[in-house]
Amino acid sequence: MAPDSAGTVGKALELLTCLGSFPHGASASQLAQRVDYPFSTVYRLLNTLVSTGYASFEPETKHYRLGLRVFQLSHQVANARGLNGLALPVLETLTAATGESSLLSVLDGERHLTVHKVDGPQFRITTDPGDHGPLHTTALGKTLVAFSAPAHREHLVTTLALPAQTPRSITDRATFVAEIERVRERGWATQDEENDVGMAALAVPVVAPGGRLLAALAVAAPVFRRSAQELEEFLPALRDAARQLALQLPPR
Amino acid sequence: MAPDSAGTVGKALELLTCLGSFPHGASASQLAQRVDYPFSTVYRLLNTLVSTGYASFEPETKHYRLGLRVFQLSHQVANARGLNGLALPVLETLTAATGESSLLSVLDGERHLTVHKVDGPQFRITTDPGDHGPLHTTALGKTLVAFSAPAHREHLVTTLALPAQTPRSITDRATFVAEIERVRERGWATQDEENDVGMAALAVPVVAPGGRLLAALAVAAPVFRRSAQELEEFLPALRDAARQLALQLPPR
DNA sequence: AACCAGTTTCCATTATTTGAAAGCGAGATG
DNA sequence: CATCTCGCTTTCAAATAATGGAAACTGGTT
Repeated sequence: MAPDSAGTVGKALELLTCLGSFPHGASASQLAQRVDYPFSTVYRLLNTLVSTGYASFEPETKHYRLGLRVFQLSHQVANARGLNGLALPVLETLTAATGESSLLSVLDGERHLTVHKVDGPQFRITTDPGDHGPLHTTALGKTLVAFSAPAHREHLVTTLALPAQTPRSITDRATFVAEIERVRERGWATQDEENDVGMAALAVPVVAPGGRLLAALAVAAPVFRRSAQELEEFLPALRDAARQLALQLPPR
Repeated sequence: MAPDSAGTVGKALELLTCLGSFPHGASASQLAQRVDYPFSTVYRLLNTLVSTGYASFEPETKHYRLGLRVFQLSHQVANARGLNGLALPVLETLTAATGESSLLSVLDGERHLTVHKVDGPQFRITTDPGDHGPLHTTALGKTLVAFSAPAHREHLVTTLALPAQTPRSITDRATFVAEIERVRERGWATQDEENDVGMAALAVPVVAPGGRLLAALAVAAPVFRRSAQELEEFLPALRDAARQLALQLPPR
C-alpha cells in the first residue's frame, strides 16, 4: 500500500484527471504547471490522450479539454451501476413530498461522489452530479462511512483527515468516531451547518437486500427554513425512497 | 499525424476503452485475450487503472470494471459541451409534437456519438446515449458529415469505410459523395432502412450562430408507421428545435 | 491427491520514456 | 523594419521504467 508510485501510465491518468478541473480547457503549459511534470512530458502525454479520444485539442486556441470518449464510457459505468436516470424519479418523488432538495451519493475513495440531485422548488443546491464532497462534514458522507463494510469503515474512521469546513465541522477524531457510531445505531445522519454555513441535511443509507451498502440518500435544506431537527420529520419519506432505490440499483 | 497508438500509455487507454465494452466487468485474462497484449502487461496496467480510480476491482469475482472516476469526469465534459440535461427539454418537446423518437448526436471521429434520446410514446429506439453509430448509413451521420468543416468533410467523404448495414445501405463511394452533396443542398438528411431494417429517420444540423457545426438532431420512426417521405412533414418542427439547441449549446 | 485455469509475483533484458536544449512562429517592442 | 520574447513543437543521447517469460500460488474440480 505504498503511496502510488507513479509510472508513465499513472502520470497520464493524473493528467487526464487534472484536465477535468479545467472545464473550458487549458493549454499544455498550464497543465504542465499544475501537475508539475516537465513540460515536454506533459506535451507528449497530451498527444497520446488526444489520439485516443480521451482528450480533444482545439487548434485555434491551443487548448486541451476532456474528450468525448470519457463521455461515452461514462454511460457504460452509469448503466452498469444504476447511476443512470432510472434512479431520478425516486428522487423527484422525494423532493415533491418534502419540498426540499434530494441528493444521491456513493462512496468514492475518501470522498463521496454525488450521482444525482433534484433541486427543491425553493432553493438550488450548489452540489451537482459529478461533484465530490468530504466524508466527515456531510450527512451523506457520515452515512457512507457508518454503513460501509466493517474493515473499510475502521480504516476510514481512523485515517480520514478531518479539516474544518465551517466553524461547526467535526475536527476531533474521538468526536468523529462517536458520531459515526451514533449514526450506525440510529440508522441516519444529519449535518447542521458543518459543511456549508446555512445548510442542514439528513441522510439514510441505501442498502442492498444482502446488506451491502450501495449509496446514501439525503434531503438538504437551508436552515432558515428547516432546522436540522425539523428535517427529521422527513425520515419516513427518506427511508421509503431509500428502500425503493435499494431494489432498483444493481446489487453489486 | 501519427496513426501509431503504440506506447505504454496508449495501451493503457485502449485497455480502458476495452473495459467499457464489458458492462458487467471482465477478468484480467478475458481482457488480455481481447486486447491481445501479454497477460502480465495487462495485469500491471489494470492495477494502475484501479489505483487511480479509472477502474474498479471486485475481489470476490476477480472482475474489473470501469471506475467512478470516469463517471465523475464525464460530468465535466457534459457541462462544458452542453451535453448535460439542459438540452433534453427541447427533445422532449419535439417528441411531444411529432409523436416519434428524437435523437441528438455529435461527431466523434469516424462515427457519430449519441448524446441524448427521447423515446416516442409508441416505440423504443435501440440507440442509447453513449452509443456510437456509423456515419454513412444514418441520417444523423450523413448530416454530421455534410455540415462539418470543408477540410474535414472532404477527408471523411473520401476515406470513410462504407460497409453495408442492411441491403439498402450506401456502399458505393460515388453514391455517397452525391448523397452528402444533396444533404448539403437541401439542409437535411434521411435514412430509409439503411441502418436498421424497418426504421427510417430524418435529421438536420445544429449550427452555432458562427456557422460551426455543433450536433445533429433527428426524428426516427418505424417505417410501418411513417415512411421516410412522410417524416418530412416534421421538418419545420425539427428545424425549430435545432434552432433552439443552437442557442443553448456552448458555441465551441 | 493430483490436476487445471486463472491469478500474483519476480527479475534480467531491452525498448521506452525522459527532459534539456535547440527550432519555430507569432505577437510585442523599440 | 529589425529585434526581442514567450509559448508551442521537435529532437536525441542517457537512463529509467516497461516488458513478458517463467515460476510460485490459489482454489475449485475430477
